[in-house]
Amino acid sequence: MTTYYGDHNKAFVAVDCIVFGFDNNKLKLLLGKRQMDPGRGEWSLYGGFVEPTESVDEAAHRVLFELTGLKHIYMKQVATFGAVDRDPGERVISVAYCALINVKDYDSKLLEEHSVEWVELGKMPKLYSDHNEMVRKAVTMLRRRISSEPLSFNLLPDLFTLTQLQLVYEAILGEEIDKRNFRKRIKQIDFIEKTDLIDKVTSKRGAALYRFNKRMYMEEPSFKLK
Amino acid sequence: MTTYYGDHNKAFVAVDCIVFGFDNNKLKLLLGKRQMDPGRGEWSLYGGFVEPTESVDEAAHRVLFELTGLKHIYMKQVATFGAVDRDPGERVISVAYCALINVKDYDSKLLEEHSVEWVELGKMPKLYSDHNEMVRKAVTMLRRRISSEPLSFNLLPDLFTLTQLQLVYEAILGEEIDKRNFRKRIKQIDFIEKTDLIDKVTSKRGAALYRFNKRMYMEEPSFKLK
DNA sequence: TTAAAAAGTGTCAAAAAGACACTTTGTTTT
DNA sequence: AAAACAAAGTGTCTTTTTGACACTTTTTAA
Repeated sequence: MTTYYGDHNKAFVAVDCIVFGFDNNKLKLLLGKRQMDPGRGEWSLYGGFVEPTESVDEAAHRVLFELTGLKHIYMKQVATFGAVDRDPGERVISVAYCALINVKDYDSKLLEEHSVEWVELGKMPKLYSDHNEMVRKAVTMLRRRISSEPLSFNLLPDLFTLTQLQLVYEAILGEEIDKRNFRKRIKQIDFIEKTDLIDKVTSKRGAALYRFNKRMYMEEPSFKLK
Repeated sequence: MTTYYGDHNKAFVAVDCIVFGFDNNKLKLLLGKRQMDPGRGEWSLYGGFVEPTESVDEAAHRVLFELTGLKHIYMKQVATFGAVDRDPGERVISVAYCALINVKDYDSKLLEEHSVEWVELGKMPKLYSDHNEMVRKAVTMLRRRISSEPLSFNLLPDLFTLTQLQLVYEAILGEEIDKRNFRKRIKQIDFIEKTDLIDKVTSKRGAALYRFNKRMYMEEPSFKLK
């Protein structure tokens, strides 16, 4: 047994996932009722503990996989929350992660299985412990990055219309964008490719479907919308 | 004894401080030789463990105070590092914090006392564990924020010349800035106030001293340089 | 007195952002 | 079959912002 740091105390380390989705033109997140004490029954983010065999990032991906069945999801550390009494039970330090998923990929059976549901960002209830603060920070981070990183595509299907893309931006930024100016800017971005396909679902007239060419982006990863 | 989370494992939680200073027109950081096993003698950031009575943020401030004797310092979480084997001794999860201090405030006796020294960012040695990565992330964060938050003033004395201010920006951004354009922008910012005082130390001719009016900034906290 | 060193100062051109409204196309309704 | 409807798609002009660019002033030290 190693005892390098034996004078000091250990803590539980957890991860909490702020899972964003875009549906019905609204930004939503996955929330559930907490299934364990303390705080059983309170609205809460979905989380889990970091186990000895995994890194903190891996724990976050594992927990997200448990919840969604999805791998290779965009996920980014938001911040670590470490108030002494943030957990009413024991000392738990929690690392919050923000994930962006395409709601259509999500198996709705899993919603019930984990008793979580999509809640509109604007209609969020009071959450367990400091989870509201976690969400607030995640949104701030999204807003800060959405115009300089290609995040928005994670919230959309592979093929999307420009109107959908614009609605994602409007939902995250919380403000309306001029359609012509928006499309003008998008056209300057090489790696947002127009396809020959037409979406006839969301509009009568039909709208051109676009695709994010990740390979092309990776070759020259610079993104400036605005 | 509470046992809410007894099935799970605890870890040591540490904080590591990336302390930036600006001196001799260079961005520097405080580095020392590690004084404990494992890794004794390796170059390292200054850190410490989170104790049961303090939040993680408080631990970071405490550790910074130990190191510098300074309170009320600008300090911001950078990220949490949690690879399984990042510490060769035991499982330690570390939260990295970035601090900006005015080198002149720093008591140089403390340098020896903690056997740390100011090292130019560009001349950083290989550091213990993942500390190089911590520094890299901190610099990225600084670069991202320096043009939209009033960070630069933390690295300068209360009274500073516009040339000093420009040099801070150049050091952080790693690029030269046109003097006339820079000064044109600064003049549009209300809360960077010109004083009647003249600095005769750094130039023969003398340069006007400016001051960051924090109160004025707080009333309307918006900052856009560029 | 002369040289040196840093402070201070303004204009013009190019690029980016922002305001703004009508036409097209296909579907649904009457 | 015609009319109403719903969403897609499209350009121009103005304002603002950015970026390039060089000389004069002031004081000290040689």
